[in-house]
Amino acid sequence: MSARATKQKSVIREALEQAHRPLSPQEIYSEARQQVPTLSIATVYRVVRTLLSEKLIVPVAVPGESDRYETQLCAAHHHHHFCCNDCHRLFDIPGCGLQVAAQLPRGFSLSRHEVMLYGSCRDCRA
Amino acid sequence: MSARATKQKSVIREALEQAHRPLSPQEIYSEARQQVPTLSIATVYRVVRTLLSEKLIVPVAVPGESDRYETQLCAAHHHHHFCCNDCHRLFDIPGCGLQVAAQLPRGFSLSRHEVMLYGSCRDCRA
DNA sequence: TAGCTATTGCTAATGCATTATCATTAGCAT
DNA sequence: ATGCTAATGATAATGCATTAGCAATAGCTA
Repeated sequence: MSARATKQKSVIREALEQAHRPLSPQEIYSEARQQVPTLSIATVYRVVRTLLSEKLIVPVAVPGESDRYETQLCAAHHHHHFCCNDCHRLFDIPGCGLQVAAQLPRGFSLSRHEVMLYGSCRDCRA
Repeated sequence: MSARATKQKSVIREALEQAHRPLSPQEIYSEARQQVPTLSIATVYRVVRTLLSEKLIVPVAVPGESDRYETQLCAAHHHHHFCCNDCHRLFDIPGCGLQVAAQLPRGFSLSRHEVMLYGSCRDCRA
């Protein structure tokens, strides 16, 4: 009944906390496996599901790709993301340059918004 | 070699042109089948692929859902989209309220951006 | 109108991310 | 240290959108 503390869980959480950007299951897998080489991708999905239900992480949806995940701490501040066209990594962009309210059609109500910037990250532009 | 004019193609094109919003393959299917009841979903995918390669339509990616398609004419004017939380239909939002340039990290270059608004459309709010 | 073949409808096959299964491993309470 | 059982690793199974294969249909040219 009680949850057990395992190396796998802690390594996955650390990967998410230290990335400072949203990670895909595969990215978490690659990162965490450096600490626990026997780690299975299934465990990544399991732990991610648990962390989601505990609201410790938040999903970041990307069109055409797997969801990414970032810590609740990160998500607490409204911000948006940059997706590199080459390496497909996501990066946090602080703040929000969106003038909302704008041209919403009559009768529509707004609950939230997402902004995705696309381009080349520093590493890929080099 | 030469392309043939068929009822299926014209009905699919009409659906896309008259929708005034991006349609998913399923939406195209439902709409076009009202004119050609024997229409197959496979034909929808085939015609969409052709229209894409002819640059007559443009894909609109939505996180976690099938791509939508809108006419090149629509896409010619920079705009964004509203996705209804309930019926999941996409709507065009004219213009762009984004102050770009903002806080792009040093060394990153921007090629484009997407804004997705979420909420309830007029029909679903009623 | 006849014939060639592009196109269609039907449906099985693919691709791929995520999930379930199950035998084995390893926390942790006693 | 022991025993119970949560958690893991490996991999098969799922779900689902999209694509391929193929026989039948129907544009279009002559």
